[in-house]
Amino acid sequence: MMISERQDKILALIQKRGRISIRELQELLLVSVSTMRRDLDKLADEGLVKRIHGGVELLSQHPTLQPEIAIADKTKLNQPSKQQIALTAIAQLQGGETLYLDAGTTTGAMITLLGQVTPAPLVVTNSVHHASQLADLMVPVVVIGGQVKLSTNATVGMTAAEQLGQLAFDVSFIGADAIDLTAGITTPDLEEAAIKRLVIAHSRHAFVLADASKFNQRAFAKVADLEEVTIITEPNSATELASYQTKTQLKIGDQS
Amino acid sequence: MMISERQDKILALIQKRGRISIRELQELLLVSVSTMRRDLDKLADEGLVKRIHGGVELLSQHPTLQPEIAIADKTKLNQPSKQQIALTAIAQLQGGETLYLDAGTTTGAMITLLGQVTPAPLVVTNSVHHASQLADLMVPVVVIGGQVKLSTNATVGMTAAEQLGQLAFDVSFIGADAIDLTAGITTPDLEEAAIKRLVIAHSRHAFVLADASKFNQRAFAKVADLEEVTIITEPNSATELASYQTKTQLKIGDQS
DNA sequence: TGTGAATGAATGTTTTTGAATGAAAAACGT
DNA sequence: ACGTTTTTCATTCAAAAACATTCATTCACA
Repeated sequence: MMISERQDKILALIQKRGRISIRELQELLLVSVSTMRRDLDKLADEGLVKRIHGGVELLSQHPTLQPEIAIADKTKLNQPSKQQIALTAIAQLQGGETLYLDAGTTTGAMITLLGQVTPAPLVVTNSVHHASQLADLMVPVVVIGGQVKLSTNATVGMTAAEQLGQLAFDVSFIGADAIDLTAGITTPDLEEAAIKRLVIAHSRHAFVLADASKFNQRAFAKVADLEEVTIITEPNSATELASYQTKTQLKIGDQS
Repeated sequence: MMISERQDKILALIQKRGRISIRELQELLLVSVSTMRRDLDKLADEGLVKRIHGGVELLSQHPTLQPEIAIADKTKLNQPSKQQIALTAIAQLQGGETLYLDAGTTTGAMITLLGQVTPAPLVVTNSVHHASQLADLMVPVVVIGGQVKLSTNATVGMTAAEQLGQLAFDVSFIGADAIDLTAGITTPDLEEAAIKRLVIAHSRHAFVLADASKFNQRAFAKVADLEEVTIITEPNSATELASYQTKTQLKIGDQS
Protein backbone atom coordinates (compact mmCIF):
# COMPACT_ATOMS: atom_id res chain seq x y z
CA MET A 1 0.00 0.00 0.00
CA MET A 2 1.23 3.44 -0.84
CA ILE A 3 2.02 5.99 1.82
CA SER A 4 -0.63 8.53 0.95
CA GLU A 5 -3.23 5.78 0.75
CA ARG A 6 -2.36 4.58 4.20
CA GLN A 7 -2.44 8.07 5.63
CA ASP A 8 -5.83 8.71 4.08
CA LYS A 9 -7.14 5.64 5.83
CA ILE A 10 -5.68 6.83 9.10
CA LEU A 11 -7.40 10.18 8.69
CA ALA A 12 -10.72 8.54 7.87
CA LEU A 13 -10.50 6.37 10.96
CA ILE A 14 -9.73 9.33 13.18
CA GLN A 15 -12.64 11.26 11.72
CA LYS A 16 -14.98 8.40 12.51
CA ARG A 17 -13.70 7.45 15.92
CA GLY A 18 -12.50 10.80 17.24
CA ARG A 19 -9.61 9.12 18.95
CA ILE A 20 -7.68 5.96 18.19
CA SER A 21 -4.65 4.19 19.59
CA ILE A 22 -1.42 3.71 17.73
CA ARG A 23 -1.63 0.01 18.47
CA GLU A 24 -5.03 -0.45 16.89
CA LEU A 25 -4.06 1.55 13.83
CA GLN A 26 -0.97 -0.52 13.44
CA GLU A 27 -2.92 -3.78 13.59
CA LEU A 28 -5.61 -2.55 11.23
CA LEU A 29 -3.19 -1.34 8.58
CA LEU A 30 -0.66 -4.14 8.96
CA VAL A 31 2.49 -2.07 9.35
CA SER A 32 5.06 -1.83 12.13
CA VAL A 33 4.65 0.42 15.12
CA SER A 34 7.59 2.49 13.94
CA THR A 35 5.96 3.23 10.61
CA MET A 36 2.66 4.09 12.22
CA ARG A 37 4.43 6.42 14.62
CA ARG A 38 6.11 8.17 11.71
CA ASP A 39 2.78 8.54 9.90
CA LEU A 40 1.10 10.04 12.91
CA ASP A 41 3.96 12.42 13.57
CA LYS A 42 3.75 13.58 9.98
CA LEU A 43 -0.01 14.10 10.13
CA ALA A 44 0.42 15.98 13.38
CA ASP A 45 3.11 18.17 11.85
CA GLU A 46 0.72 19.02 9.04
CA GLY A 47 -1.80 20.05 11.66
CA LEU A 48 -4.37 17.47 10.64
CA VAL A 49 -4.59 15.61 13.93
CA LYS A 50 -3.46 16.01 17.48
CA ARG A 51 -0.85 13.64 18.77
CA ILE A 52 -1.54 12.24 22.24
CA HIS A 53 0.22 9.65 24.33
CA GLY A 54 -0.62 6.27 22.85
CA GLY A 55 -2.40 7.52 19.77
CA VAL A 56 -4.05 10.46 18.05
CA GLU A 57 -7.28 12.37 18.28
CA LEU A 58 -9.22 15.03 16.45
CA LEU A 59 -7.94 18.55 16.87
CA SER A 60 -11.21 20.00 18.07
CA GLN A 61 -11.89 17.36 20.65
CA HIS A 62 -11.78 18.25 24.29
CA PRO A 63 -9.55 15.77 26.06
CA THR A 64 -11.35 16.10 29.36
CA LEU A 65 -14.41 14.00 28.69
CA GLN A 66 -14.28 10.93 26.53
CA PRO A 67 -17.35 8.99 25.47
CA GLU A 68 -15.29 6.02 24.33
CA ILE A 69 -17.72 3.55 22.88
CA ALA A 70 -15.29 0.74 23.49
CA ILE A 71 -17.81 -2.08 23.78
CA ALA A 72 -16.60 -3.32 20.45
CA ASP A 73 -14.40 -6.26 19.57
CA LYS A 74 -12.42 -8.04 22.19
CA THR A 75 -12.56 -11.47 20.63
CA LYS A 76 -9.08 -11.21 19.23
CA LEU A 77 -8.39 -14.90 19.69
CA ASN A 78 -5.71 -14.74 17.08
CA GLN A 79 -5.40 -18.39 16.44
CA PRO A 80 -2.66 -18.98 13.94
CA SER A 81 -4.79 -21.49 12.08
CA LYS A 82 -7.50 -18.92 11.41
CA GLN A 83 -4.87 -16.51 10.19
CA GLN A 84 -3.40 -19.11 7.94
CA ILE A 85 -6.76 -20.01 6.48
CA ALA A 86 -7.51 -16.33 5.92
CA LEU A 87 -4.23 -15.88 4.07
CA THR A 88 -4.99 -18.81 1.81
CA ALA A 89 -8.43 -17.41 1.15
CA ILE A 90 -7.08 -13.97 0.25
CA ALA A 91 -4.65 -15.59 -2.14
CA GLN A 92 -7.63 -16.66 -4.27
CA LEU A 93 -8.35 -13.03 -5.08
CA GLN A 94 -6.91 -10.96 -7.88
CA GLY A 95 -8.36 -7.63 -6.78
CA GLY A 96 -11.47 -5.84 -7.94
CA GLU A 97 -13.84 -8.77 -7.45
CA THR A 98 -17.35 -8.65 -6.14
CA LEU A 99 -17.23 -11.01 -3.22
CA TYR A 100 -19.42 -12.26 -0.43
CA LEU A 101 -18.07 -12.54 3.10
CA ASP A 102 -20.04 -14.72 5.48
CA ALA A 103 -20.40 -13.93 9.18
CA GLY A 104 -18.11 -15.66 11.67
CA THR A 105 -14.67 -15.40 13.20
CA THR A 106 -12.81 -17.33 10.53
CA THR A 107 -14.07 -15.11 7.75
CA GLY A 108 -13.47 -12.19 10.11
CA ALA A 109 -9.76 -12.92 10.02
CA MET A 110 -9.86 -11.91 6.37
CA ILE A 111 -10.98 -8.36 7.08
CA THR A 112 -7.67 -6.62 7.68
CA LEU A 113 -6.19 -8.49 4.75
CA LEU A 114 -9.05 -7.37 2.52
CA GLY A 115 -8.07 -3.81 3.35
CA GLN A 116 -4.78 -4.44 1.58
CA VAL A 117 -6.16 -5.83 -1.67
CA THR A 118 -5.77 -3.60 -4.73
CA PRO A 119 -7.82 -2.77 -6.57
CA ALA A 120 -10.21 -2.87 -3.64
CA PRO A 121 -12.92 -5.50 -4.01
CA LEU A 122 -16.61 -4.84 -3.36
CA VAL A 123 -17.50 -6.84 -0.28
CA VAL A 124 -21.05 -7.93 0.40
CA THR A 125 -21.76 -9.34 3.86
CA ASN A 126 -24.61 -10.23 6.18
CA SER A 127 -22.54 -9.44 9.26
CA VAL A 128 -23.00 -5.95 10.65
CA HIS A 129 -19.81 -6.41 12.60
CA HIS A 130 -17.79 -7.22 9.50
CA ALA A 131 -19.46 -4.42 7.58
CA SER A 132 -18.53 -1.88 10.21
CA GLN A 133 -14.91 -2.98 10.28
CA LEU A 134 -14.59 -3.02 6.51
CA ALA A 135 -16.04 0.45 6.23
CA ASP A 136 -13.53 1.65 8.80
CA LEU A 137 -10.79 0.34 6.52
CA MET A 138 -12.32 2.17 3.56
CA VAL A 139 -13.21 -1.05 1.78
CA PRO A 140 -16.38 -0.65 -0.32
CA VAL A 141 -19.05 -2.72 1.39
CA VAL A 142 -22.70 -3.59 0.94
CA VAL A 143 -24.60 -4.97 3.90
CA ILE A 144 -27.51 -7.33 3.53
CA GLY A 145 -30.45 -5.88 5.41
CA GLY A 146 -32.87 -7.57 7.74
CA GLN A 147 -33.30 -8.82 11.26
CA VAL A 148 -29.94 -9.17 13.01
CA LYS A 149 -29.46 -12.49 14.76
CA LEU A 150 -28.16 -11.47 18.16
CA SER A 151 -25.92 -14.45 18.69
CA THR A 152 -23.88 -13.91 15.54
CA ASN A 153 -24.54 -10.27 14.54
CA ALA A 154 -25.60 -11.51 11.13
CA THR A 155 -28.77 -10.79 9.23
CA VAL A 156 -31.08 -13.65 8.37
CA GLY A 157 -34.64 -14.06 7.28
CA MET A 158 -36.82 -13.19 4.36
CA THR A 159 -35.66 -9.64 3.83
CA ALA A 160 -32.06 -10.76 3.70
CA ALA A 161 -32.89 -13.57 1.31
CA GLU A 162 -34.80 -11.24 -0.97
CA GLN A 163 -31.95 -8.80 -1.19
CA LEU A 164 -29.40 -11.55 -1.73
CA GLY A 165 -31.47 -12.98 -4.54
CA GLN A 166 -30.81 -9.86 -6.57
CA LEU A 167 -27.05 -10.09 -6.37
CA ALA A 168 -24.34 -12.18 -8.00
CA PHE A 169 -20.82 -12.74 -6.75
CA ASP A 170 -17.54 -13.58 -8.38
CA VAL A 171 -16.38 -15.31 -5.24
CA SER A 172 -17.91 -16.14 -1.87
CA PHE A 173 -16.26 -17.11 1.40
CA ILE A 174 -18.52 -19.12 3.67
CA GLY A 175 -17.81 -20.13 7.24
CA ALA A 176 -18.42 -23.78 8.07
CA ASP A 177 -19.65 -25.36 11.27
CA ALA A 178 -19.46 -28.97 10.19
CA ILE A 179 -18.04 -30.90 7.27
CA ASP A 180 -18.68 -34.56 6.64
CA LEU A 181 -17.86 -36.89 3.77
CA THR A 182 -21.43 -37.99 3.22
CA ALA A 183 -23.45 -35.18 4.84
CA GLY A 184 -21.44 -32.44 3.16
CA ILE A 185 -21.46 -28.94 4.65
CA THR A 186 -23.98 -28.47 7.47
CA THR A 187 -24.77 -25.86 10.11
CA PRO A 188 -27.00 -25.86 13.20
CA ASP A 189 -29.23 -22.93 12.32
CA LEU A 190 -31.90 -23.37 9.70
CA GLU A 191 -32.10 -19.72 8.68
CA GLU A 192 -28.37 -19.28 8.38
CA ALA A 193 -28.22 -22.40 6.25
CA ALA A 194 -30.77 -20.90 3.90
CA ILE A 195 -28.68 -17.76 3.49
CA LYS A 196 -25.51 -19.73 2.88
CA ARG A 197 -27.24 -21.89 0.28
CA LEU A 198 -28.49 -18.83 -1.51
CA VAL A 199 -25.06 -17.25 -1.53
CA ILE A 200 -23.45 -20.35 -2.97
CA ALA A 201 -26.08 -20.52 -5.67
CA HIS A 202 -25.32 -16.94 -6.66
CA SER A 203 -21.53 -17.29 -6.70
CA ARG A 204 -19.32 -18.16 -9.60
CA HIS A 205 -16.98 -19.82 -7.16
CA ALA A 206 -17.75 -20.67 -3.52
CA PHE A 207 -15.07 -21.28 -0.90
CA VAL A 208 -15.80 -22.80 2.49
CA LEU A 209 -13.41 -21.86 5.29
CA ALA A 210 -12.90 -24.45 8.00
CA ASP A 211 -10.27 -25.29 10.57
CA ALA A 212 -9.41 -28.88 11.37
CA SER A 213 -11.98 -29.21 14.15
CA LYS A 214 -14.85 -28.88 11.71
CA PHE A 215 -14.11 -32.04 9.79
CA ASN A 216 -16.08 -35.23 10.33
CA GLN A 217 -18.83 -33.31 12.06
CA ARG A 218 -22.50 -33.13 11.15
CA ALA A 219 -25.05 -30.50 12.03
CA PHE A 220 -28.78 -30.15 11.49
CA ALA A 221 -29.22 -28.10 8.35
CA LYS A 222 -27.67 -28.83 4.98
CA VAL A 223 -25.73 -26.04 3.33
CA ALA A 224 -24.06 -27.65 0.35
CA ASP A 225 -22.68 -30.83 -1.10
CA LEU A 226 -18.93 -31.19 -1.13
CA GLU A 227 -18.87 -31.07 -4.91
CA GLU A 228 -20.32 -27.57 -5.02
CA VAL A 229 -17.55 -25.84 -3.11
CA THR A 230 -13.83 -25.58 -2.55
CA ILE A 231 -12.75 -26.06 1.04
CA ILE A 232 -9.96 -23.89 2.43
CA THR A 233 -8.36 -25.37 5.51
CA GLU A 234 -5.08 -25.80 7.35
CA PRO A 235 -2.44 -28.52 7.22
CA ASN A 236 -3.55 -31.09 9.72
CA SER A 237 -2.29 -34.52 10.53
CA ALA A 238 -5.23 -35.66 12.59
CA THR A 239 -7.86 -35.43 9.89
CA GLU A 240 -7.51 -37.70 6.93
CA LEU A 241 -7.86 -35.02 4.32
CA ALA A 242 -6.97 -37.41 1.55
CA SER A 243 -10.39 -39.03 1.68
CA TYR A 244 -11.94 -35.63 1.08
CA GLN A 245 -9.75 -34.96 -1.94
CA THR A 246 -11.84 -37.31 -4.01
CA LYS A 247 -15.13 -35.62 -3.20
CA THR A 248 -14.21 -31.97 -3.19
CA GLN A 249 -11.51 -29.46 -3.95
CA LEU A 250 -9.16 -28.54 -1.16
CA LYS A 251 -6.89 -25.56 -0.63
CA ILE A 252 -4.50 -26.07 2.24
CA GLY A 253 -2.40 -23.32 3.75
CA ASP A 254 1.37 -23.54 3.74
CA GLN A 255 3.10 -25.08 6.69
CA SER A 256 5.23 -22.06 7.52
CA MET B 1 1.05 -0.01 -28.55
CA MET B 2 1.75 3.62 -29.24
CA ILE B 3 2.97 5.96 -26.58
CA SER B 4 -0.01 8.25 -26.48
CA GLU B 5 -2.29 5.25 -26.39
CA ARG B 6 -0.49 3.91 -23.36
CA GLN B 7 -0.58 7.23 -21.61
CA ASP B 8 -4.28 7.54 -22.27
CA LYS B 9 -4.77 4.22 -20.57
CA ILE B 10 -2.73 5.40 -17.62
CA LEU B 11 -4.85 8.50 -17.30
CA ALA B 12 -8.04 6.49 -17.52
CA LEU B 13 -6.86 4.16 -14.79
CA ILE B 14 -5.91 7.01 -12.50
CA GLN B 15 -9.22 8.68 -13.18
CA LYS B 16 -11.04 5.53 -12.22
CA ARG B 17 -9.04 4.56 -9.19
CA GLY B 18 -7.95 7.94 -7.87
CA ARG B 19 -4.56 6.54 -7.06
CA ILE B 20 -2.46 3.70 -8.42
CA SER B 21 0.98 2.29 -7.84
CA ILE B 22 3.72 2.33 -10.42
CA ARG B 23 4.17 -1.40 -10.00
CA GLU B 24 0.57 -2.19 -10.79
CA LEU B 25 0.54 0.10 -13.81
CA GLN B 26 3.68 -1.51 -15.07
CA GLU B 27 2.21 -4.99 -14.78
CA LEU B 28 -1.07 -3.98 -16.37
CA LEU B 29 0.52 -2.32 -19.38
CA LEU B 30 3.38 -4.77 -19.82
CA VAL B 31 6.24 -2.33 -20.01
CA SER B 32 9.35 -1.94 -17.91
CA VAL B 33 9.44 0.04 -14.72
CA SER B 34 11.72 2.56 -16.39
CA THR B 35 9.24 3.27 -19.13
CA MET B 36 6.38 3.59 -16.72
CA ARG B 37 8.41 5.99 -14.63
CA ARG B 38 9.09 8.10 -17.71
CA ASP B 39 5.40 8.16 -18.60
CA LEU B 40 4.36 9.22 -15.15
CA ASP B 41 6.99 11.91 -14.95
CA LYS B 42 5.79 13.27 -18.25
CA LEU B 43 2.16 13.28 -17.17
CA ALA B 44 3.14 14.98 -13.94
CA ASP B 45 5.12 17.61 -15.85
CA GLU B 46 2.04 18.33 -17.90
CA GLY B 47 0.15 18.85 -14.67
CA LEU B 48 -2.30 16.04 -15.31
CA VAL B 49 -1.54 13.93 -12.25
CA LYS B 50 0.34 14.23 -9.02
CA ARG B 51 3.43 12.13 -8.61
CA ILE B 52 3.77 10.44 -5.23
CA HIS B 53 6.29 7.99 -3.88
CA GLY B 54 5.38 4.62 -5.33
CA GLY B 55 2.82 5.82 -7.84
CA VAL B 56 0.52 8.62 -8.88
CA GLU B 57 -2.76 10.09 -7.75
CA LEU B 58 -5.32 12.60 -8.86
CA LEU B 59 -4.30 16.10 -7.97
CA SER B 60 -7.72 17.64 -7.62
CA GLN B 61 -9.60 16.41 -4.61
CA HIS B 62 -8.38 14.67 -1.55
CA PRO B 63 -10.58 11.58 -1.17
CA THR B 64 -11.19 11.85 2.55
CA LEU B 65 -11.51 15.56 3.06
CA GLN B 66 -15.07 16.17 2.06
CA PRO B 67 -16.95 19.35 2.87
CA GLU B 68 -19.21 17.68 5.36
CA ILE B 69 -16.33 16.65 7.55
CA ALA B 70 -16.06 20.21 8.72
CA ILE B 71 -19.51 19.95 10.16
CA ALA B 72 -18.88 16.47 11.47
CA ASP B 73 -15.99 17.90 13.43
CA LYS B 74 -18.35 20.03 15.41
CA THR B 75 -20.31 17.01 16.54
CA LYS B 76 -17.24 15.77 18.35
CA LEU B 77 -17.45 18.69 20.68
CA ASN B 78 -19.54 18.85 23.81
CA GLN B 79 -19.80 15.28 24.92
CA PRO B 80 -21.84 16.03 28.05
CA SER B 81 -24.49 17.80 26.00
CA LYS B 82 -24.82 14.74 23.78
CA GLN B 83 -25.39 12.60 26.82
CA GLN B 84 -28.01 14.99 28.05
CA ILE B 85 -29.76 14.99 24.71
CA ALA B 86 -29.67 11.20 24.60
CA LEU B 87 -31.27 11.02 28.03
CA THR B 88 -34.04 13.35 26.96
CA ALA B 89 -34.58 11.25 23.85
CA ILE B 90 -34.82 8.02 25.80
CA ALA B 91 -37.36 9.63 28.09
CA GLN B 92 -39.74 9.80 25.13
CA LEU B 93 -39.96 6.00 25.07
CA GLN B 94 -42.34 3.80 27.01
CA GLY B 95 -40.75 0.50 26.07
CA GLY B 96 -41.66 -1.99 23.38
CA GLU B 97 -41.80 0.52 20.53
CA THR B 98 -40.61 -0.01 17.01
CA LEU B 99 -38.13 2.80 16.58
CA TYR B 100 -35.68 4.09 14.02
CA LEU B 101 -32.20 5.18 15.06
CA ASP B 102 -30.33 7.34 12.58
CA ALA B 103 -26.57 7.14 12.07
CA GLY B 104 -24.35 9.65 13.83
CA THR B 105 -22.62 10.28 17.12
CA THR B 106 -25.51 12.03 18.83
CA THR B 107 -27.90 9.17 18.18
CA GLY B 108 -25.03 6.87 19.09
CA ALA B 109 -25.10 8.22 22.62
CA MET B 110 -28.52 6.58 22.95
CA ILE B 111 -27.22 3.07 22.37
CA THR B 112 -26.18 2.08 25.86
CA LEU B 113 -29.36 3.64 27.22
CA LEU B 114 -31.47 1.67 24.78
CA GLY B 115 -30.01 -1.50 26.25
CA GLN B 116 -31.75 -0.61 29.53
CA VAL B 117 -35.24 0.02 28.17
CA THR B 118 -37.86 -2.61 29.11
CA PRO B 119 -39.61 -4.12 27.41
CA ALA B 120 -36.84 -3.91 24.80
CA PRO B 121 -37.80 -1.91 21.73
CA LEU B 122 -37.17 -3.10 18.19
CA VAL B 123 -34.52 -0.82 16.79
CA VAL B 124 -34.20 -0.25 13.07
CA THR B 125 -31.06 1.56 11.89
CA ASN B 126 -29.07 2.32 8.77
CA SER B 127 -25.79 2.44 10.69
CA VAL B 128 -23.84 -0.81 10.67
CA HIS B 129 -21.84 0.57 13.57
CA HIS B 130 -24.93 1.12 15.69
CA ALA B 131 -26.40 -2.19 14.63
CA SER B 132 -23.29 -4.02 15.73
CA GLN B 133 -23.26 -2.33 19.11
CA LEU B 134 -26.95 -2.87 19.71
CA ALA B 135 -26.68 -6.54 18.84
CA ASP B 136 -23.83 -6.84 21.32
CA LEU B 137 -26.17 -5.43 23.96
CA MET B 138 -28.80 -8.00 22.93
CA VAL B 139 -31.21 -5.32 21.74
CA PRO B 140 -33.38 -6.61 18.88
CA VAL B 141 -32.22 -4.78 15.80
CA VAL B 142 -32.99 -4.65 12.11
CA VAL B 143 -30.41 -3.19 9.79
CA ILE B 144 -31.30 -1.44 6.57
CA GLY B 145 -29.35 -3.05 3.76
CA GLY B 146 -27.47 -1.44 0.93
CA GLN B 147 -24.23 0.28 0.03
CA VAL B 148 -22.40 1.49 3.11
CA LYS B 149 -21.21 5.06 2.95
CA LEU B 150 -17.60 4.83 4.04
CA SER B 151 -17.41 8.19 5.79
CA THR B 152 -20.33 7.52 8.11
CA ASN B 153 -20.77 3.73 8.09
CA ALA B 154 -24.41 4.18 7.19
CA THR B 155 -26.34 2.63 4.33
CA VAL B 156 -27.73 4.87 1.64
CA GLY B 157 -29.04 4.47 -1.86
CA MET B 158 -31.88 2.76 -3.65
CA THR B 159 -31.75 -0.57 -1.88
CA ALA B 160 -31.89 1.12 1.49
CA ALA B 161 -34.77 3.32 0.40
CA GLU B 162 -36.71 0.37 -0.93
CA GLN B 163 -36.36 -1.55 2.26
CA LEU B 164 -37.27 1.46 4.38
CA GLY B 165 -40.37 2.03 2.33
CA GLN B 166 -41.81 -1.22 3.60
CA LEU B 167 -41.48 -0.31 7.27
CA ALA B 168 -43.34 1.91 9.69
CA PHE B 169 -42.06 3.26 12.97
CA ASP B 170 -43.66 4.39 16.18
CA VAL B 171 -40.82 6.77 16.82
CA SER B 172 -37.72 7.88 14.96
CA PHE B 173 -34.61 9.65 16.20
CA ILE B 174 -32.83 11.60 13.51
CA GLY B 175 -29.45 13.29 13.78
CA ALA B 176 -29.26 16.84 12.51
CA ASP B 177 -26.40 18.67 10.86
CA ALA B 178 -28.04 22.03 10.54
CA ILE B 179 -31.24 23.69 11.78
CA ASP B 180 -32.51 27.03 10.58
CA LEU B 181 -35.69 28.94 11.20
CA THR B 182 -36.55 29.30 7.54
CA ALA B 183 -34.56 26.49 5.90
CA GLY B 184 -35.68 23.89 8.43
CA ILE B 185 -33.60 20.74 8.90
CA THR B 186 -30.81 20.31 6.34
CA THR B 187 -27.80 18.05 5.82
CA PRO B 188 -24.80 18.14 3.45
CA ASP B 189 -25.31 14.78 1.75
CA LEU B 190 -28.09 14.34 -0.77
CA GLU B 191 -28.48 10.61 -0.31
CA GLU B 192 -28.55 10.76 3.44
CA ALA B 193 -31.16 13.48 3.23
CA ALA B 194 -33.35 11.21 1.13
CA ILE B 195 -33.14 8.45 3.72
CA LYS B 196 -33.93 10.82 6.56
CA ARG B 197 -36.95 12.20 4.68
CA LEU B 198 -38.24 8.72 4.07
CA VAL B 199 -37.85 7.76 7.71
CA ILE B 200 -39.73 10.82 8.88
CA ALA B 201 -42.51 10.07 6.44
CA HIS B 202 -42.88 6.57 7.85
CA SER B 203 -42.80 7.56 11.52
CA ARG B 204 -45.73 8.32 13.77
CA HIS B 205 -43.52 10.73 15.61
CA ALA B 206 -40.12 12.02 14.48
CA PHE B 207 -37.55 13.51 16.82
CA VAL B 208 -34.50 15.44 15.64
CA LEU B 209 -31.50 15.41 17.96
CA ALA B 210 -29.28 18.48 17.86
CA ASP B 211 -26.85 20.19 20.18
CA ALA B 212 -26.64 23.95 20.37
CA SER B 213 -23.98 24.24 17.66
CA LYS B 214 -26.44 23.02 15.01
CA PHE B 215 -28.85 25.91 15.32
CA ASN B 216 -28.88 28.73 12.81
CA GLN B 217 -26.92 26.65 10.34
CA ARG B 218 -27.90 25.66 6.82
CA ALA B 219 -26.65 22.81 4.69
CA PHE B 220 -27.28 21.74 1.13
CA ALA B 221 -30.07 19.19 1.19
CA LYS B 222 -33.47 19.63 2.80
CA VAL B 223 -34.56 16.97 5.28
CA ALA B 224 -37.72 18.35 6.84
CA ASP B 225 -39.64 21.45 7.76
CA LEU B 226 -39.59 22.44 11.39
CA GLU B 227 -43.31 21.71 11.73
CA GLU B 228 -42.86 18.05 10.88
CA VAL B 229 -40.61 17.14 13.76
CA THR B 230 -39.88 17.63 17.44
CA ILE B 231 -36.39 18.88 18.20
CA ILE B 232 -34.55 17.50 21.20
CA THR B 233 -31.74 19.75 22.34
CA GLU B 234 -29.91 21.05 25.38
CA PRO B 235 -30.41 24.11 27.55
CA ASN B 236 -28.44 26.82 25.90
CA SER B 237 -28.14 30.47 26.56
CA ALA B 238 -26.45 31.46 23.33
CA THR B 239 -29.13 30.31 20.94
CA GLU B 240 -32.43 32.10 21.09
CA LEU B 241 -34.55 28.99 21.31
CA ALA B 242 -37.67 30.99 21.98
CA SER B 243 -37.94 31.98 18.35
CA TYR B 244 -37.98 28.32 17.41
CA GLN B 245 -40.78 27.56 19.86
CA THR B 246 -43.30 29.15 17.57
CA LYS B 247 -42.30 27.05 14.54
CA THR B 248 -41.64 23.66 16.05
CA GLN B 249 -41.85 21.57 19.16
CA LEU B 250 -38.86 21.58 21.44
CA LYS B 251 -37.75 19.18 24.15
CA ILE B 252 -34.96 20.59 26.24
CA GLY B 253 -32.91 18.52 28.66
CA ASP B 254 -32.81 19.38 32.34
CA GLN B 255 -30.08 21.64 33.58
CA SER B 256 -28.63 19.08 35.96
C1' DT C 1 22.94 3.25 -43.77
C1' DG C 2 22.33 7.03 -40.49
C1' DT C 3 19.50 9.37 -37.01
C1' DG C 4 16.71 9.97 -33.23
C1' DA C 5 13.16 8.47 -30.24
C1' DA C 6 11.85 4.80 -27.22
C1' DT C 7 12.95 1.12 -24.43
C1' DG C 8 14.96 -2.03 -20.83
C1' DA C 9 18.71 -3.01 -17.97
C1' DA C 10 22.38 -1.53 -14.80
C1' DT C 11 24.13 1.64 -11.56
C1' DG C 12 24.43 4.22 -7.36
C1' DT C 13 21.45 7.27 -4.41
C1' DT C 14 17.49 8.40 -1.61
C1' DT C 15 13.36 7.10 0.82
C1' DT C 16 10.81 3.99 3.44
C1' DT C 17 10.55 0.41 6.57
C1' DG C 18 11.00 -2.74 10.70
C1' DA C 19 13.64 -3.89 14.55
C1' DA C 20 16.56 -2.71 18.60
C1' DT C 21 17.86 0.22 22.22
C1' DG C 22 17.43 2.98 26.34
C1' DA C 23 14.70 6.94 28.21
C1' DA C 24 10.28 8.74 29.56
C1' DA C 25 5.59 8.20 30.78
C1' DA C 26 1.69 5.80 32.42
C1' DA C 27 -0.38 2.07 35.03
C1' DC C 28 -0.17 -0.93 38.72
C1' DG C 29 0.17 -3.13 43.44
C1' DT C 30 0.97 -2.66 47.94
C1' DA D 1 2.26 7.67 48.62
C1' DC D 2 5.90 4.98 46.83
C1' DG D 3 8.51 1.77 44.24
C1' DT D 4 7.74 -1.59 40.51
C1' DT D 5 6.11 -3.12 36.16
C1' DT D 6 4.31 -2.19 31.76
C1' DT D 7 3.64 0.73 27.94
C1' DT D 8 4.93 4.32 24.94
C1' DC D 9 8.43 7.19 23.04
C1' DA D 10 12.62 8.95 20.42
C1' DT D 11 16.69 7.57 18.26
C1' DT D 12 19.56 4.70 15.67
C1' DC D 13 20.71 1.17 12.34
C1' DA D 14 20.39 -2.07 8.53
C1' DA D 15 17.56 -4.02 4.95
C1' DA D 16 14.33 -3.32 1.37
C1' DA D 17 11.93 -0.55 -1.93
C1' DA D 18 11.66 3.24 -4.93
C1' DC D 19 14.26 6.59 -7.20
C1' DA D 20 17.20 9.32 -10.83
C1' DT D 21 20.68 8.64 -14.02
C1' DT D 22 23.31 6.48 -17.45
C1' DC D 23 24.11 3.44 -21.28
C1' DA D 24 23.41 0.01 -24.85
C1' DT D 25 19.92 -1.90 -27.87
C1' DT D 26 15.94 -1.75 -30.76
C1' DC D 27 13.03 0.14 -34.14
C1' DA D 28 10.90 3.43 -37.42
C1' DC D 29 11.90 6.33 -41.00
C1' DA D 30 14.41 9.04 -43.90
